[in-house]
Amino acid sequence: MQKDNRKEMQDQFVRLCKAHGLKITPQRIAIFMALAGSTEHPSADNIYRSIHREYPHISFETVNRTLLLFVEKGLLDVVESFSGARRFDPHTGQHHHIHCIKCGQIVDVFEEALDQVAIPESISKNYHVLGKRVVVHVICPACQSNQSKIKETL
Amino acid sequence: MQKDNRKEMQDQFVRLCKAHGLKITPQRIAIFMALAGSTEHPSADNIYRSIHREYPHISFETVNRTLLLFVEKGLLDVVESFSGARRFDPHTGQHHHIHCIKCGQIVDVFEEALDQVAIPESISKNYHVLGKRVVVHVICPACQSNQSKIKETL
DNA sequence: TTGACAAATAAGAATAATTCTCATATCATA
DNA sequence: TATGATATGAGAATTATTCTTATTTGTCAA
Repeated sequence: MQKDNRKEMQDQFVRLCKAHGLKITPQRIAIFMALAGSTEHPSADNIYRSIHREYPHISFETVNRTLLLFVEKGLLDVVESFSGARRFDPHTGQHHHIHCIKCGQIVDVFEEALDQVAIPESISKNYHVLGKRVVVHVICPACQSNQSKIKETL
Repeated sequence: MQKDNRKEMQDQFVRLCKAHGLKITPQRIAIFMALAGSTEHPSADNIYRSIHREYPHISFETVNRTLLLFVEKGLLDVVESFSGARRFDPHTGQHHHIHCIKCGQIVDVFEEALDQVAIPESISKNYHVLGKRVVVHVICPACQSNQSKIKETL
């Protein structure tokens, strides 16, 4: 996220809060802004640590509670994951994910072709569908080369 | 899973253990068989409880450790999830999932059309791809009607 | 069949992740 | 700017996962 956009994002946040009847507090602004430009799908703890530098008095509990509130209001999404702490995604629109099953890294994928995947009628007939996502399971290049290194040393 | 298949499944399990150099213990058989026919993607605790009736002396730690071992050996998969405890899937082949974002229920989807989703070259070029899955986010019928009930009482 | 050994188990404790409770502080608006 | 509803922070409680270690068990070779 470019610096030029940050004021715009914050204004957007203020509008969203008002629309949902949420009070605007410094903590909430900090939490939203910490996540706003990120693409690494951080955990509550990740976000707490990154904010803590500037707001040493903020509590983890506030960060976590606020993240869950934002999810409830649709400002953020929870990301599907295979282990570890719950992770958050500021990008609530249609997109897809690459998961490294070794290190847990999650990379966004914006591909028109994947957006076009049709949900079978057998599903849409029986469920209220909110969205869909293609999840690609990989071993990322870094983990791949780590594995090779391990093998070399055996 | 039909009763007729259970012996067959257990034989299959014995073969898999031998292939991976794993010892065959009553606990491991119980754990594998508890999961073998299931479609509800249970957590370690779910499995522990279901086994515990017949094996009151089995420890949670053994169940959990064994499940992770089976995942490592490819006998089981860990399922992507949005919250709560890690969940397991005995079906390691290509298939897809419906997630209810309210209650966490996960339903298997076997649809040829979804299997055909092509992984973009931009991904396969840069990553060692292990697999893919279409994840459909829904509110299941039960949660849908619960929500309606809640609204009625407001 | 048995003995040896490597592997697996179980109990308990440690660590990590999440949620709850409640007293205090703060935001929004009248 | 006073008020009331809401948000925060501290601490504790719960839930989930992993580690440690002594004991037990399965496997294989003799």
